[in-house]
Amino acid sequence: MHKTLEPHQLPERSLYLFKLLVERFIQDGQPVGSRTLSRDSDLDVSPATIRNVMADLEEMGLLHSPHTSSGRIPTVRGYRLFVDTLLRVHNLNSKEIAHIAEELSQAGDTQSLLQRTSNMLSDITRLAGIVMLPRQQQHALEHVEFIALSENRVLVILVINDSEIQNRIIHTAKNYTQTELLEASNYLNDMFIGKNLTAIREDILKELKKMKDNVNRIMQTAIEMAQHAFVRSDIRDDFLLAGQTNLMDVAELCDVERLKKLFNSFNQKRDILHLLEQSINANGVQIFIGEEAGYDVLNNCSVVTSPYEMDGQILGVLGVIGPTRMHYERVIPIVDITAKMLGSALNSNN
Amino acid sequence: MHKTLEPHQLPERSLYLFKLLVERFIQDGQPVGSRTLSRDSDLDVSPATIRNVMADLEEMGLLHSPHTSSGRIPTVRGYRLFVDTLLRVHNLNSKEIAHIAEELSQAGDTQSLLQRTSNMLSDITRLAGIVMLPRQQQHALEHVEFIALSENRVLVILVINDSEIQNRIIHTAKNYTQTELLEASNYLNDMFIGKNLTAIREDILKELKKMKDNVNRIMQTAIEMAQHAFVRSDIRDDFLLAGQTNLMDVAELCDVERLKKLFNSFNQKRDILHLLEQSINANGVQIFIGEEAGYDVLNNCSVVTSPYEMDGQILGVLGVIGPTRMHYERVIPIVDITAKMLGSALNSNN
DNA sequence: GTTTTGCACTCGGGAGAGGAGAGTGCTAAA
DNA sequence: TTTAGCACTCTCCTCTCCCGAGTGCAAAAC
Repeated sequence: MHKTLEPHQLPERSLYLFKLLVERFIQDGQPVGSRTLSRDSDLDVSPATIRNVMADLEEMGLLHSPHTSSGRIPTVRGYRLFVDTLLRVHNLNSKEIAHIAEELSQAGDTQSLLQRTSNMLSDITRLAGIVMLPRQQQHALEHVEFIALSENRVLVILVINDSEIQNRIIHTAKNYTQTELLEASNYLNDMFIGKNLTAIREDILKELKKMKDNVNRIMQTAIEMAQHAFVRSDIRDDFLLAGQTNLMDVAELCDVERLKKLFNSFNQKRDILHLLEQSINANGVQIFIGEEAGYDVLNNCSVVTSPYEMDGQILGVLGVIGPTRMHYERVIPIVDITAKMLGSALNSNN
Repeated sequence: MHKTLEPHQLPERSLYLFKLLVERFIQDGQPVGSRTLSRDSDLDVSPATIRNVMADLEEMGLLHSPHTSSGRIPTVRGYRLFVDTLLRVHNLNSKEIAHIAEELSQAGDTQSLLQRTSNMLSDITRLAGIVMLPRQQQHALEHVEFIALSENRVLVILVINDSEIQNRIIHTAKNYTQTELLEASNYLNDMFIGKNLTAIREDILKELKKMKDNVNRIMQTAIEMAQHAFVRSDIRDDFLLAGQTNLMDVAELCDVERLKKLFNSFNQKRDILHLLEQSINANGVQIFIGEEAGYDVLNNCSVVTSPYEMDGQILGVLGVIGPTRMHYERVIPIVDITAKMLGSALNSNN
């Protein structure tokens, strides 16, 4: 009989060797054997001893050998232990921080700032960078403007939340004059600034019922406009991805079938969005390792994410996608800092 | 001594066999041997005869064998001959046309129409679809609107060419009230509708010089606005690409290194844009085969393009990227029709 | 009890041999 | 001009063999 050891009960030496092994494997991607590890460690122990330790670690599900006679590689559970308790995160040096700041300061509008962030993440990590676009739970109307185009079409410009602008073209039943539209927009601007778009629409429709046909021209216009313009804007569930091609260098993923599946799921966006959303309420950096994420396409991949916020309110999530065998100690602080700096860039941009 | 034959001097039988060979190769991607060809052809000739013909064709640079004892495959020059003079293009059947029409009719705004077009192209060809965004040589002002945001920032909305909307935020020297801005926009709308943006800016600045400090408040505001708002808008040199992952199935390209280069050049956009621009003034469908295009990354790739136009004016280029070994007889009419239908969709959208 | 040594065993990967198959070019005959 | 015959070439697949790296286990050493 034998008792099952839990990781935290492991003797220090085993943990040390485990850490060494993971680091070594992350370094060069080859299964690590007892001989190698014995040379690498400061411990003065023979390969055989290390083999015993490794056998224990394997039994606990932290290691695994691809085949009988090869070294060990970390399992997902192993990576988890490594990341959670053994990893010592480097702080970025000032040059790197300056570089990130530099990149983010070149911002134009919000959209291009986010794009830039994504590019930057992929550049400095040599992995794929991802930035989820802010999901606006509430669209507080700041300003609305209508412009008559030709043939019953009206251009609606919505300024919401002080910085975001949305254009949409709506097709109306009758052909409004610019003056009518101006009156309507004045009315709406006067009455509803600061309110939520969908709330406004409901209010207006309620009003309509109450007043029946007893409405003046301005109201009539306003009502039709609101009906069309303030529909629940398709929540722009989207993200910006950069550096996908970096993943093509990664040995673990470099067969075409796998890559294709991965890229397809990037295009479909659904799964990735789900994943990102899981970490929107996380406190700081979160790491999904391989199958943990629950999406087959992400086997052998890790995703390091962090929410970013503005004015203390979480706007979205950004991060990096790479192989499980990635340099966490570098990637984690990069994602962390980037999220923070993006937040302040958004603040100053606003 | 031997005389060099030019393709058009080739005996009919040789051309027939050549065509057959290319079709066969496009079909299944294997080098085609004399035996196969002899079976395929209605001609009652032996493989040996065909070998002689093939030898001629090879000498002319139309064919090439990967190694001594394999069948022949077409060279770039061979494809060129095939495409230019031998290919008989299928007409699309009504069902396919209906499908394309259906796709394009689901349009929202222009941007999403173009995106949809790109997706559709990639879907029905199983290759990569590409749509170059309209390059607006002239921006005729249709309407301008200013909205005061906080802290010296003004949101400018430009409607140009009747359908395109541009937003930009400008930072102004002083803090304008909404009334001032309204006056200025009224003034600009009254005076300059239909004129080119840069022309307007120049006019305004000329005016400024003439009048010196003898200007009223409205003009002053208008001048500052115009100065900032009508700067030459960054020509959006860009394209929409879809279905890149389709290329990962293509045997010819399916080593990771090649694919990576290709995808990178998609991201860089420069080369691809150059290529597309070459065909912006072409009359109808144009085909670039392999090295012809002059870009290494496009070796083994063909690009089939067609300009699309609105109101008789060429707006951009769309097309398909795939392996040289593609079903031209299908792809060409698809690209052709799509360009035309996109044109009319843009018309009706406007 | 822990560590080491020694040893048999396993597995992947590379090198080499061999053979099948497809296709060629050339020559000579039809 | 076309065909048949034939020797030749080259790829690709399979089979085998062997090396090296690494393992697990048992017995010896510390």
